[in-house]
Amino acid sequence: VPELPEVENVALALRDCLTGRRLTGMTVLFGGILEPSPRAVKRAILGKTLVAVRRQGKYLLLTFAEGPDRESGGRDGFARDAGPGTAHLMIHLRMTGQLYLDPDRAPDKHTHLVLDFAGRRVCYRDIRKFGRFTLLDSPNAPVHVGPDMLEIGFADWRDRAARRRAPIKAVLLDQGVASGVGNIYADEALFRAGVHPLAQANSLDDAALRRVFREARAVMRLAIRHGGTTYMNFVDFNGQPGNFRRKLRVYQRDGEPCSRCGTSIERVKVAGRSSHFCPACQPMTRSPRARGRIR
DNA sequence: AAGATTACCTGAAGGC
DNA sequence: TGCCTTCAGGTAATCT
Repeated sequence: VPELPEVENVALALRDCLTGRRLTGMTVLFGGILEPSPRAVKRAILGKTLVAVRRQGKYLLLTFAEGPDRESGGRDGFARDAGPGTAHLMIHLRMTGQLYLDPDRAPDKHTHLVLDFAGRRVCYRDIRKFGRFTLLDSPNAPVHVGPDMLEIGFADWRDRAARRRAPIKAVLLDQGVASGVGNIYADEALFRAGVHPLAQANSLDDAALRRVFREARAVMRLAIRHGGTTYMNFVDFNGQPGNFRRKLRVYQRDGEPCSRCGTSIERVKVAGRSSHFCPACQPMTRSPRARGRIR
């Protein structure tokens, strides 16, 4: 399941390998992923040069520009001034999307798109067809998508999150509050913060909120360094699985002993998602003794 | 009107 | 060449 760290690794590789290259070919095997239509996407980007790759939350934002290959707009990831013929493509991998370079094997029934960048071939494969490539008129994620979880500051995040009555897990998953956190890293962040997933956000004191914020960012930055988590079928830009799965402390570990205290990890449904937590390390309410220690 | 539920898809796993 | 149900969870649309 691609979340912020997995998408970040794809973005870094895309930027490294393909910026400055011209999109010379585009083969559509399943047009349902292309919005508003395969024809419109093709017309907008085919023959143009990839000049910028950005990421916001789980969204990839690609900018294409008219003309020959150029060095401009490259490594910093920001689009140069939009000229005539500039086009923006937003990619979301959703549940099972895979975007990878130079595949050895031939496209199979789940391969929906093949892009040729002046000799380099990129495939999009997506078993469940939830992913989307969407043409935009500006290099920005939709307005209802909040700031990236690694970009926002604590004060801003608290302003957006602290008044919510919903469970803190639901607030972490709400991409409008801050974007990038999915089910795996939400569970891992709450374990590391010692906060119960069902605790209402507006019931948490400042210290607990700060721990949730800090641990969410820390666990995702760590995952980026380990190439992301492959749980179902994520692959990086070179088609390789991520290494972070063995570092997961609670996700999909219900019934196993907690790595910190030995208590059996439990599983509950929160906001429609499976949520895994240690009932001892993540109490609903902090004990008076522990509260005293925090102060 | 924020929070909850369902639709979109396919494959894996488990019961019988 | 088994059939059926349930589950996985990101986002948009639809509910209450």
